[in-house]
Amino acid sequence: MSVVTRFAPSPTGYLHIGGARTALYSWLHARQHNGRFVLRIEDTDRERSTDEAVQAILDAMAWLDLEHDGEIYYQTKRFDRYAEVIDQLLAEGKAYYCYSSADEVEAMREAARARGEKPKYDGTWRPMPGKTLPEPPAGVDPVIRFATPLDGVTVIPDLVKGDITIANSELDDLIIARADGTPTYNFCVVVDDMDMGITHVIRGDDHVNNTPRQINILKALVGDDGPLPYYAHVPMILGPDGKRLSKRHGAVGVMRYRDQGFLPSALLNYLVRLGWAHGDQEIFTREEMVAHFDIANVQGGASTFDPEKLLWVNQEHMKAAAPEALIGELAWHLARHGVENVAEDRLTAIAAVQQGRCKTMAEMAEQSLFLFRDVEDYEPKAVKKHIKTATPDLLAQVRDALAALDAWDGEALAAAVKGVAEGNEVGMGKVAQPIRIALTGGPVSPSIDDTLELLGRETTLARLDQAVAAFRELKAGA
RNA sequence: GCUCCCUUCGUCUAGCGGUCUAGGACGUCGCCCUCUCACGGCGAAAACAGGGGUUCGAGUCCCCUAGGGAGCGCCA
Repeated sequence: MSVVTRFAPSPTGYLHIGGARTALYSWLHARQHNGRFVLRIEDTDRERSTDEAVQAILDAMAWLDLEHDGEIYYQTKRFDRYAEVIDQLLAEGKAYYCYSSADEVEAMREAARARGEKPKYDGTWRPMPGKTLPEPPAGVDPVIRFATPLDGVTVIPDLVKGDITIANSELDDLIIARADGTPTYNFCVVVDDMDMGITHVIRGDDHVNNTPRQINILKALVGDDGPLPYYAHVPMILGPDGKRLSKRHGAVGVMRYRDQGFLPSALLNYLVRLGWAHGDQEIFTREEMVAHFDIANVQGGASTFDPEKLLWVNQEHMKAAAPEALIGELAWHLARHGVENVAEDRLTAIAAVQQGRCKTMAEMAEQSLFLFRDVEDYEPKAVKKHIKTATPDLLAQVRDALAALDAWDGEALAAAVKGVAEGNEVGMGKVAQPIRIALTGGPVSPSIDDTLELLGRETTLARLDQAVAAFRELKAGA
């Protein structure tokens, strides 16, 4: 049977890191088995679902390049189907109307709790052989409950945790349709997974306790011997303080990681290693993930999100990337600083010299801004440290040596600067740092020859002239 | 409270009964390289939660305890 997995977010906010990981695992599992990966929007909660959230999730999936197959399903468009299945269950006596009010049910739960049991609905309205049901109260819209098997056990075939067995007596008759007639989550999921032919349900392990209920509903639909999907309940991701990462607790949307300059491939790489390993390998390309990932090898326990390691993984991806592969993100980050319409070959050249010296794409953009902006002032700290009395003269010499060059290429530029340093019997540091300050306004830039080459002859000479004048004035005044 | 799940260095993990005086990576701390920032190289500290079994032999299997997590909705 060919593999079908799904990612089923509820559109109540952005896609966060935990959601991204289950999406990734589902996507990987489908891809490595030449199966299908379907996307389903679980929007039955009309109160909390928004179109903006749907779009935010779609945007994040697109940025991560976790492509789904076929149309996107929306549960709100399937209400007819749910109604049909509910009618079937009702007709077969596998579901029933319940007229207990929410308050009454709450009282039952309290009573159960008081007895030291798990809070449950007590089955007042459940038809039983030989039992006489109460008279339905007037003016009450009933909910519909699923008649859960009273005894026996339900076994969850779970790929990450192994078989999980739960006694049916732990379960109560859950509501599958609300008083207003709309179906509920645990029911819709079952119908959808069945209709869509899902073979592997990969989701967060906050769902394990729901699974036996879902399996019982499924069995009511397909029979006890009917096909059951495999489940894979992947553990939660914890924040740095060891607490579960949640929206109100440190979890941020995936797109925030883009803002911070992470590459999608790096984020995915970090996520795939969080809870799973392939020997000692740390860095994976997409292809390698697809080739080696194994849902059955996912760790059973929760793991802690480590921003430091993410940074390192990102750096490794930046270093390993072809410069051309980085220009999309580079352009995006530059644009955030108002630098737009940069030619592709220019971006490529910048990426090539910067990719090995930055941890993030945001940093790369920032460190490259000097190429697009005039130097208006010089960092006081840097000036104090590196601009000495002899500096203006040295810079003037550099300027002349560079101006005399026929070819503006790295080798010649390096030689010219080195020549000035040697001619004056000073270390490279005495020359290179002032050049940096002159050209960028600060003490940090790529190697001097790369910096000069990227900046180009005209701009370099102009900035050198500007700096010589400025520093002479500074030293004269001091 | 009840049910289920989890537990190897600070963190992510390797380990699938003997090759473990427990390996790798991030981070940390030294040293080296160096025109800045990075990179890189070398080295160090750092873990099998505790207790019982099973076995010739346990990080690896079983049980208990402790700790952590999740669920117990007319939310998903």
